Amino acid sequence: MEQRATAQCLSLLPKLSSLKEVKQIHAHMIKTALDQFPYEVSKVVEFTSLSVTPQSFAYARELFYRIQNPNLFLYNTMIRGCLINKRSEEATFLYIRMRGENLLPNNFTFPFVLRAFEDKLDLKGGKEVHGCILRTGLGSDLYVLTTLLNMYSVCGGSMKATTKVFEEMPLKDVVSWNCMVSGHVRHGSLELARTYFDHAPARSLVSWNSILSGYANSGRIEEAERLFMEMPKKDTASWNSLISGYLRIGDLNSAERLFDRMPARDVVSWTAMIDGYVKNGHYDRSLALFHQMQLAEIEPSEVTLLSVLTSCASLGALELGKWVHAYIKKIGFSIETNLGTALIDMYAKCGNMEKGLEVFFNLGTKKDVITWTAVISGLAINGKCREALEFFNRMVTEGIKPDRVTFLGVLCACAHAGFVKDGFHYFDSMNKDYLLVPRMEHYGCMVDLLGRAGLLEEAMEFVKAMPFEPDPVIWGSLFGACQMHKNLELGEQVMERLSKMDPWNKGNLVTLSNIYAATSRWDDVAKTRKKMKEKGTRRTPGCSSIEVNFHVHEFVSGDSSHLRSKETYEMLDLLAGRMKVAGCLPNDVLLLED
DNA sequence: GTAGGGTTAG
Repeated sequence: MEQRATAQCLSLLPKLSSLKEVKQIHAHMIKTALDQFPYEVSKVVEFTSLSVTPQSFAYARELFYRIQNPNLFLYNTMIRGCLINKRSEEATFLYIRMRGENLLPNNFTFPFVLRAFEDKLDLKGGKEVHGCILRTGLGSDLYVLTTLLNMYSVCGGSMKATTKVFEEMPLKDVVSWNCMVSGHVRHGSLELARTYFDHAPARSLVSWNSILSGYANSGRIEEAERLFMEMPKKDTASWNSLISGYLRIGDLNSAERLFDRMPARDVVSWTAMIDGYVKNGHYDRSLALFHQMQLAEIEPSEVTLLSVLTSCASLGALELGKWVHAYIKKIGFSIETNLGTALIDMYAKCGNMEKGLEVFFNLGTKKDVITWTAVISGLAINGKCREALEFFNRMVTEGIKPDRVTFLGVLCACAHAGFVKDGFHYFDSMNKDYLLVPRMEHYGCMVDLLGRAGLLEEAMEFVKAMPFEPDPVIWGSLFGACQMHKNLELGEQVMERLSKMDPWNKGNLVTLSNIYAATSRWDDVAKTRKKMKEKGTRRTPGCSSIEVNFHVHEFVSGDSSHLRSKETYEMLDLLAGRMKVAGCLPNDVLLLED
């Protein structure tokens, strides 16, 4: 009687699916000792682990780990629950545990565990599952094989294994064909993807979207447009793909037009636009759109917040950045590696390194190379170069391998602090200890390092000995050093190169004129100015911004457009006067130039 | 379909 009543209650659960109700029924089961019955327990686990709220998942886990010898069904539901709740680490752990307990996985287990290994980009794990599939004789299950295809196409370095599985499939459906299309798109072989797309006996919306995003993301916007027009059906993802295609090539107008015209916008559409503004340097517009998004009551995702934080970092919008930090806590996103790193970077670029370090230490073990690099670069740009190098050493001690960007931070720290010897030590260490071949940008740091230290001859020799043809940035570094150390002779040589390589750069003639001014060559200053006029070179006006009450105010030099510009200039005069009294003189070189 | 760290000068 009791048993039947409980079973009836349980059958209602998917419709109710409230954690409170599940708990009530479970309490009842405990009272009647029914939770000894694996079937009932498994139901509870199933319903709660299917639920996507973190609370009910936590409840399901608690139940699951109390069960002594979970059966196959329990493992399956729990693995699926882990996957839905984005705990692929735990899903694979459970799979390994169930294999250890000699439970044979079935066709229900494989797709989920394959997706878990796919999430972790764990090809080795995925291969083990493949072997197990063959041993269990499920090597012809269409659903299992399709997930296997996807795992290989995501985790594999090439499409070799994927193609092999595909070709050996006794039966192929739309999804398997699409795996081949999206796999080749992922590996950047658009032509192959197109071949599979064209040869597929049937195409789903997903296939259309895969190939569309392939064209959009590789800048082949005309082909993407054509596909978009040809599509028999479109969903929000199709619109989003084309929008991000426009954003990628910097065509903001077309992206905006599409964004305004699309029938339904979701979080991804908003996020793509916001991030598109960020990537194209329109930070102010990205924040304005974020504001609009909130007025439209669209909940931002973690990805949205990552973009917004990047925007805050670039603008130095500390207050808004702090607001985002508080907002993350409020809506209950846990601060893991990505958000943590973005927060650290934001605090560092806004000049509040203490806060950045606080976030860093709160991350515990959830730190990766990118997180460490954000801290190292952050310390370097905040003038804490010793600390930056100390963090680098700690990172290595903790077994995290630095990558090429980490070394940019390290070399930047050395350059800013004048640590010439350390700079060369780390530069050599790249190849010797980490098999990283220094790129142009690393050489750029070294030229900057030598140049700032006043070792201009050495810097020039270093440039000549480089394995690449120096780019304008390299010469620009050297040129800046010539200005800093008032070296006219080398400066003129560098200018000659720069005028050939980068004739339209507005800054170079300005720097040249500064060098002349610094060495009292007034005739040449005048000549350079004349040349600037002839070429139509105008200095890009210096621009700064300040954030008050979440509004970013931008100022251009000589600007009087702001409502409170008069007060601002009065305050500036006052501050300049005080600085003079305090013995701070403005940089004479810059004064002469304007 | 959107995604965190980056070399010069200004």
